[in-house]
Amino acid sequence: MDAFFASVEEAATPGFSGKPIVVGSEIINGIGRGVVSTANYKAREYGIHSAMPISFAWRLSEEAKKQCKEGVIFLPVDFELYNKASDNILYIIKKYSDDVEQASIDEFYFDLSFSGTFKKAEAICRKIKEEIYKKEKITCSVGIGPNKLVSKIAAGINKPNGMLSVMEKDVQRFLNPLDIRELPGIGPKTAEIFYQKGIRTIEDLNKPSIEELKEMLGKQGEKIYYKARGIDDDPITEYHEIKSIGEQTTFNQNTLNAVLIYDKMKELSGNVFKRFIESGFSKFKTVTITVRFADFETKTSSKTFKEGIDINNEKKFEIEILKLILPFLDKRSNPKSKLIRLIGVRLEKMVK
DNA sequence: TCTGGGGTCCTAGGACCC
DNA sequence: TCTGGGGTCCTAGGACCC
Repeated sequence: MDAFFASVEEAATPGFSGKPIVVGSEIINGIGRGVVSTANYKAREYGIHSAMPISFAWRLSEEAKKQCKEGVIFLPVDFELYNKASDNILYIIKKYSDDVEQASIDEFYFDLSFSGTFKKAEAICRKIKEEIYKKEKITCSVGIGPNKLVSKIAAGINKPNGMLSVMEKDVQRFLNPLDIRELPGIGPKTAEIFYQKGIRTIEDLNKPSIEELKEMLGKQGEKIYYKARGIDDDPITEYHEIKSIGEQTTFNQNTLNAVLIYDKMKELSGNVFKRFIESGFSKFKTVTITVRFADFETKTSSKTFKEGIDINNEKKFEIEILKLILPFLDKRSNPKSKLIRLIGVRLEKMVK
């Protein structure tokens, strides 16, 4: 979907149509500690984009107002609303393909090989786009390719409201001129390593041997070798078993107040435990807490229980979590008494 | 500018076992 | 005296994705 959260908001409220919209963390009078989740295309004209600190987005909006441009509408994230839209879209796609994978709240892979040709697949995708627009009033971008990797990259090319088909024989020609950042799995760190070596495009990325890439980046290097050639045999998987459940929160103000931290920890663990019970698993073995300090240094601490913790043992879970946080509140793990910015709780190694 | 929250996957060192 | 090889599990940290 294009600018999904913002598009759903725009569709849900008549007065929002055509206005610059930013969905993200809470911000009041320019004060807020989070980031932008999604900016619609109108807001992007102001220089606002995803992952930008929301306070900066606010400042950009103020600047724009001084130049007599329209003020930006700031909205909190409303997952319930977006999940509903997401479900509706999944339902529409399922009418056209039996093999649909929901990759995230706003991304879907589906198999159209039954259609026989790319032309026919395109026709189906046009219908899907129309139906989504008709029912949800939002646009999406579609990529059609010989595998998930190529289709995903193709979908990103003509955003928003785009559609691009890349046939097997054209894959390398399509990929070659693209920046290496277009390859899923190459983030800022990996890209910088390649840029330093003068590797900027996927064509450049085709030059090193698999051994050289493996030497540089281990297993990831091997994966990149194949991705740079458009090779991908990842199947469309309808159902993914969840592997962990967690929750984290950033304090409005950095703190070392033990009572405040304890209470928040209990709240997080209560929420996480509830979701664990709802998940249908019967036990989990590992508990992890996260502590982020004011300087952004982030530590984790975890403990694994041979016998696991079951659904009747919420108290044990809470106590183990409090035990894990304890060292961070005194000089043992926090010798400089650095203030804490964020805490988090996660459980993993779940058993049916 | 000042950096969310939900996740997945990988790596590396150390403990431990045979 | 100076030490194997293979495997698994635990812990901590980091990159990445949406």
